[in-house]
Amino acid sequence: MNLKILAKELNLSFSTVSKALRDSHEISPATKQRVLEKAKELNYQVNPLASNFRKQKSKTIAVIIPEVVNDFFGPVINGIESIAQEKGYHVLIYLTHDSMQKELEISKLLQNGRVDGIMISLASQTSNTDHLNILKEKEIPLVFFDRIASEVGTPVVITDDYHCGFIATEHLITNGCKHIAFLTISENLSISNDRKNGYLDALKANNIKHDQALIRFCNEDDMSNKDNIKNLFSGNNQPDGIFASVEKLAVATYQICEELTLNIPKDVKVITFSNSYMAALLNPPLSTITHPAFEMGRESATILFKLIEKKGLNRIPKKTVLKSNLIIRASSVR
Amino acid sequence: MNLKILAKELNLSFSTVSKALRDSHEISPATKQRVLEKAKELNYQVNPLASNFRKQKSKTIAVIIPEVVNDFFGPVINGIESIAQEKGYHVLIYLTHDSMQKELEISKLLQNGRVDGIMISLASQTSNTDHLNILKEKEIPLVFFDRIASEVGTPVVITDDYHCGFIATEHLITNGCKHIAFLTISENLSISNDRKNGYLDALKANNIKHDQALIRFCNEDDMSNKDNIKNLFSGNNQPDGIFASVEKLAVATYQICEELTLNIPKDVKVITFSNSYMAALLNPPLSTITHPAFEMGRESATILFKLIEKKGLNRIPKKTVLKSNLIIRASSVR
DNA sequence: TTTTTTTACGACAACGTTGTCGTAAATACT
DNA sequence: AGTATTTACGACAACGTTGTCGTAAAAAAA
Repeated sequence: MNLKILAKELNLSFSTVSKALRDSHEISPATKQRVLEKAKELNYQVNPLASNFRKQKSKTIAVIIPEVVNDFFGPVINGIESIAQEKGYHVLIYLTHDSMQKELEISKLLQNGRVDGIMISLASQTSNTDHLNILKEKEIPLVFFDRIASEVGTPVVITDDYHCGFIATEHLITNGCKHIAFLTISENLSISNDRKNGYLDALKANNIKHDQALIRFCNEDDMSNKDNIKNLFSGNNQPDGIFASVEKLAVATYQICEELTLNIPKDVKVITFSNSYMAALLNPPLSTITHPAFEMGRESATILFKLIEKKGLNRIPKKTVLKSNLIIRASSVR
Repeated sequence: MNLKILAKELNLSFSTVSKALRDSHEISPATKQRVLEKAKELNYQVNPLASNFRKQKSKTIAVIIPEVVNDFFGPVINGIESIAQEKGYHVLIYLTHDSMQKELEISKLLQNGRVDGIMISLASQTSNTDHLNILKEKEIPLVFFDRIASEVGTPVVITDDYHCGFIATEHLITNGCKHIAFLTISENLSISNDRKNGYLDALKANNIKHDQALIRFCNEDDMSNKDNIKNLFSGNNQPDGIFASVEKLAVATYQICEELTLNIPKDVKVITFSNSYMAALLNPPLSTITHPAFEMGRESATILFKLIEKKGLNRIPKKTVLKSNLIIRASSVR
């Protein structure tokens, strides 16, 4: 089943049929209808592979993210997919597992017209952006969200991580914390650094001198992270507040406190970045900074499609900042 | 940059270059190397759109799922993607949001060679499988996982939902429950029915006559679900055990119990299907039946690729059953 | 040496669509 | 009525790749 067969059935040239199907003004309403009816009758559908090839457009976007097992990236994909579906686009998913090597390989796959645009949230290990610059040079529409590389110069969509880091820290201070630890995951990531700077500036603003020993870099390994956190409480500057930059580190903190029979929030107050709706049900309920994940997906996808369709290019903001919510629960109040 | 340009640079015909790049036996090792070097030098990559079109293969699979904001489908995608990446395939994601209409539209999009294979977990609203039969008739490799339609006759990968329903119910009975409510989400879904049947048979096996009023069908609306659950406790057959077939209903139960100052597990015991790693941290820790989600993704993807590559077709099981884990925590023991 | 086979490459026709261009016929304008 | 324009369609050449077939030259077999 293809255009030629359909055309033969209709006694029309296949170029006429092709135009009729795409509602070209060159074709009379009468023949359009004839063609449409016959197409429906014979269940004709254009061959997307042929069409994509001919037009050198794939009607597909790629989403590159570190992981999908996560209450943040899930809703983001949801938001992206909702826009893509509206626009009639398809969504490819690629996972980097926070590896720069994987991110590199994936970027290479996408250099050659396989997708019409790319959305990416960087791997925590990504320390340089050559592979992304190549994509930019090839003029493939590219949008960063959350974990961005602003050097590349394509639009970015983020939350106000610095501000959140600041107010979360200040919240702990207001609730009596004097020794606040900061748990983070990467030295490369934009979000980690912004959050850390917010934390540091909040300390400074409240005349608390920061202790480098209270800043802990964690990794993928749950066990070593727990050791790292446990180690905090055996130092000579024991924290009375913990600010985790990702949820899993707050969970690890809960487990360590259980182990060390430290009471949250009496002995240690805890606050974290998290998008889990279950945070409210923890024991004690966990204070969170929660991102507008779905909106972030929709917003960045919307920008990507503007780039793809080259519409209103001059009105695309280089940087879009969405507001996160500080949700105070029992884990961080005295 | 394309084959012709590359061929001209090498003073070879473009068909020779094409073959050399694909390591054809028709080409001498010497020219192969020449071609490969030049290709690298000029950074030539095949145009995937042209190649896909010519071969009528997309090197892409589609994953159709109800949602992605979920601790189950996340790891499943992870598993799928890990196999796809090994095989050099790309992964398209489509969300149905549990709507049959959406599922139908998506199926239609995939009827025409856009993908080489499809993995699907049905929408809860899906009540007939015509759209899936069409895919089967078009001989598009198709694998069902978790929420299956066995009528279609393509391979399915599931967990032992009936058995899990049975043992979870029996566990509650063993812990003293006599009035066990079952919270479910759909009358269409294979998993819901299997779980319910396990529940019913466990009651029967323990000489507890089942009360239809204790079986509640819930939906997407959180508020009405809560009302539904709250209503359970105002009936004349108040439950002392709640078996939720999805996590969100267990969470709603927790919230209702808080509201009604019912103690879990003293007044009501709760167990649920859930893949959240945070279940252990709830107040009280929540007993769960946890699926091997990642493995399910890998297993069903592996089967799909056997169908795609037509390898060992006779050794593909029609039905693969993975084992889930019953994890007993404080919420369900006396 | 002659004949057959193999090796290594080139020519070329697809794959199904889209878009440009050409052109009769129909309509509109002097 | 004669000319200009519009309408409605067909012919055809791409798009870049892959795979089939044809064929000189080289190697092997006779």
